[in-house]
Amino acid sequence: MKNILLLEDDLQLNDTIKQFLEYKNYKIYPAYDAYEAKDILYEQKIDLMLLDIKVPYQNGFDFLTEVRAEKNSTPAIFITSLNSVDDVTRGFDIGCDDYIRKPFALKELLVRIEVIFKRQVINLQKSIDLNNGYSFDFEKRLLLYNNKTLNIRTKEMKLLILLLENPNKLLSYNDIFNELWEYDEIPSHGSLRAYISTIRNILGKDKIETLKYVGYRYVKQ
Amino acid sequence: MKNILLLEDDLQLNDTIKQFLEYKNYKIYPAYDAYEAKDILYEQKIDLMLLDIKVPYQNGFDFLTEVRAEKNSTPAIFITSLNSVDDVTRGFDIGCDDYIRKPFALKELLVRIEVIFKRQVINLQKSIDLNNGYSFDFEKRLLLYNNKTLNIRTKEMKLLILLLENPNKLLSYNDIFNELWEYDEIPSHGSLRAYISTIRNILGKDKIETLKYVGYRYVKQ
DNA sequence: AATGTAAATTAACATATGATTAACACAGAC
DNA sequence: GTCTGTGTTAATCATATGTTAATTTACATT
Repeated sequence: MKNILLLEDDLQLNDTIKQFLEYKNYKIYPAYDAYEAKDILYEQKIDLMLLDIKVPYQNGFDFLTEVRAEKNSTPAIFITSLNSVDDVTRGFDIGCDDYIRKPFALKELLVRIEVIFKRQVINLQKSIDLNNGYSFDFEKRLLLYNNKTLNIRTKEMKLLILLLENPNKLLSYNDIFNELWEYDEIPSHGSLRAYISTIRNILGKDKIETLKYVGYRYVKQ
Repeated sequence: MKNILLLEDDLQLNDTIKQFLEYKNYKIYPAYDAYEAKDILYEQKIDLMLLDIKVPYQNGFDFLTEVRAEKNSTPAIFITSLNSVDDVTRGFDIGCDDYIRKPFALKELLVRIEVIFKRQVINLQKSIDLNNGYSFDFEKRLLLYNNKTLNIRTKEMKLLILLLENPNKLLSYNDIFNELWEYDEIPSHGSLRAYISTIRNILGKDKIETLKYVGYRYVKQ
């Protein structure tokens, strides 16, 4: 569950947004002035800030400026009735991630929040843990051993991916041939045996089951 | 210089945006219908798409849907007079990066474009230290040796930047070809090998890892 | 058009790599 | 026991890649 700091001094609007987003399964920390907001930011693990600009003690621009100066890069959205282009510019210059003008539809706010969270997910690397210190990063095509990259050959890589993507599924020799060898290449059963041997050394012997005459199966759990 | 595809069938508006952004040092490829846009997208290295929705042959939503289906993740901004919240939602669902309502201020468009480009620059540092007295200034695109600028050829420069901007990431031959050679040039594998050789002499031999049959990887740390 | 120049490419050769094969081991079926 | 399918490892060898120099190309200058 994501934690959202909501800085908005209008009690009514603050509550409306809070209820709506809580209904959408976010945890909302409401603040009604800049000091409160700063306290919350220090005390809670905040994933996103929704910031009004005209709030007591310190305006939202200065607030975010300070936060960013402290190397805090938590995503921020300004929600404000200041809607001159210069205000928008200033907002983005300070380092906000989006700028929404009042009045706005709650659903649009939700959409823009979700976009920001989705964006972050994309930047996270997708890698899966294998046993004994090995892990495999699909995106980078890297095999890691205790966080050190390991070289792995193309066909072995393809076979490893094929196996990992089909856990507990029987892969016939033909399935594997079609995946590893191009249409104009001649598949080699001997090579396959050699590759399986190599990969068993990575995944562990018992992780790949042999089905005589038929193929192999990657056994998960 | 960033290349921007502009899909907008209103001739007047298309030209206004084009002139404004060209003044701001972007290269604009104008399209007046979905087919033109698709042609440009295939032929040019596009860094950002500005998409109107109501355009001839195919609407902007369907256009982006198709582009995304082809695993093209070039950032996109919808610029449109469709401004119901559902339209905004649909836009973000398809995978746009921002959604601007008409009428809009050109400066705000610029700000939102710049935010997207800034977001992409993972490497915020302006210059990085390489080993043995070399350093590279991203902003000025200069290679320095003991603080003296060094001459480096354009394609080698592009390759160096590509590598430095994608640390530990596998860059396929095709990735590199697309970056170094224009659409109407024929990439040369031999040249690439020569460039890699040159850059290895700068970065150090072991900084660029070869993945046979696949591509190269700049190894950081 | 002739010349100069820098960059890009090609060429030629050296080196390294990885797909395959070969050789042998082992296990189970008969 | 033999036969057959598979496992394992090392050796082979074609080919991908590395390197440097030579050549071509592109383009500015005279």
